[in-house]
Amino acid sequence: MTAYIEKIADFEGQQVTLRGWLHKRRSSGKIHFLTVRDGTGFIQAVMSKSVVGEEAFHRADHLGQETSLAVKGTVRADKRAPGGYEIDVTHFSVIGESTGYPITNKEHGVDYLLDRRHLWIRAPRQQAILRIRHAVVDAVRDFFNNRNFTLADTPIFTPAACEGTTTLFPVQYFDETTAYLAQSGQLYNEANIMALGRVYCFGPTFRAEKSKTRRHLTEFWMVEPEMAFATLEDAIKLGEALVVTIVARVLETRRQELEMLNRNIAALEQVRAPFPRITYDEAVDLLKLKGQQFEWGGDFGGTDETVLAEQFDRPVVVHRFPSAIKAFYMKSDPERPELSLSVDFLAPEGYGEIIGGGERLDDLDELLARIEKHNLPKESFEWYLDLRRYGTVPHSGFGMGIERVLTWICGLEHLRETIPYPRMLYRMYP
RNA sequence: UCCUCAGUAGCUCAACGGCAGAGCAUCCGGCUGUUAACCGGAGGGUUGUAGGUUCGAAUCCUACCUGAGGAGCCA
Repeated sequence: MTAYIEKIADFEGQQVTLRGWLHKRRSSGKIHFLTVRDGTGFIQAVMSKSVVGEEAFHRADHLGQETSLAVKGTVRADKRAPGGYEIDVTHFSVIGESTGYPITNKEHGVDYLLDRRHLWIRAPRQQAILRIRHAVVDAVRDFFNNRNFTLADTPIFTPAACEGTTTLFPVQYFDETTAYLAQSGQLYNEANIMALGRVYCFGPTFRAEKSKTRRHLTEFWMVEPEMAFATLEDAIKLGEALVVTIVARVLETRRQELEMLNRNIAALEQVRAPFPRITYDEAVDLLKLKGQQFEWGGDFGGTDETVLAEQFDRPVVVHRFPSAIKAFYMKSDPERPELSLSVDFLAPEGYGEIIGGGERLDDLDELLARIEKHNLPKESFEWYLDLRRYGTVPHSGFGMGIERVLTWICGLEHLRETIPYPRMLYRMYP
């Protein structure tokens, strides 16, 4: 009977075969302890010389870390075992040898590990993070699907800047044309809602900023919902519900992984609606009160975000930023035209911005004026202007960076561990 | 792009102007309850590269290369 470690409790007392990789080996002369992993978990296989015989016992003397093998034996409950169960081995066979595996169970530097990311992901801690990533992605999809949002994919090759400010990756597109890798699906989302009402896109986005910090990747995953007939308030409510749903799902399905990462679970359990809300004005006052050098009108730096977020035990919603520091498509606040109907969600414990969005400018003339003011090429935006010509509606949405959310939920130092193969300023291998 | 820091054995680090070392990994030997296993032994080096100062440089100076952290910008 072939079994998986995840479900090993169902096989107590039975003879099973496990197929996996050797994670660790210890020996005491007449007994080998083999920690085996199979992609679903880890278990200790106990091999006694008196049971398997001299010949088989000596074949196991020199098994290298990460040797792939099949182990046959009886499942036994044991209080001493980390997972509660062990296997008493009767037979084993090597499937693929492994000698000199470069990632030992001791310490390694970041550079060394990132150069061997294709092997590093086999480590227990990395497996835990990637499983939590799956839970987050799954929760995001369920969340929108259950609320009648339609997944509408937006292009990766785009003709020009979506927002005009950030740097784009140029790609040669056949002979004469340059395409750019998408940095946001938002403008296309705005077109899609005029067809489908409520949509989301969820895919990789690319930023050619030469950012060299623990909060940046050049390729990252973003989910972007957009809603027709929706206000800033609707976008805030949606973002709040989304974050609450994600955290609850991870707590429900991946608690063991959080524990293995030594995450403070009590802190995550605080993440319930409603989230505290402050205006940009209030945030500026708060920063000054906390001794930060900050002038009204500027954007928050990394330290500013940390100081703000530290004041709350759950994500804080900051809204109504000055129009000057937000994208050209943000709608102005009718009560204070110098402000935009924009919102950022800042994660607690100093993890920074995880959501950015707001209500979009829906008036044709105002949008034309903005495009001119920002020196954007009007021809490129004709299709976008059409959305205001043919039945414009108030609409809102936001973008949420998956890796930043994960970094926060997992309590990590750096977001590079939250994606299988991180792409950074000076790193594209493997 | 700018600022700061770091490159020494396969890995993680020590030696900070005077003999280049330890732990782990590897190999050999021992051990029937280990779980960062333990005990004994062995092999393993152009100290990132190029130049300079000095009787003498891993150590001090200059340039370059590689990487990390931060700033700006952003999710």
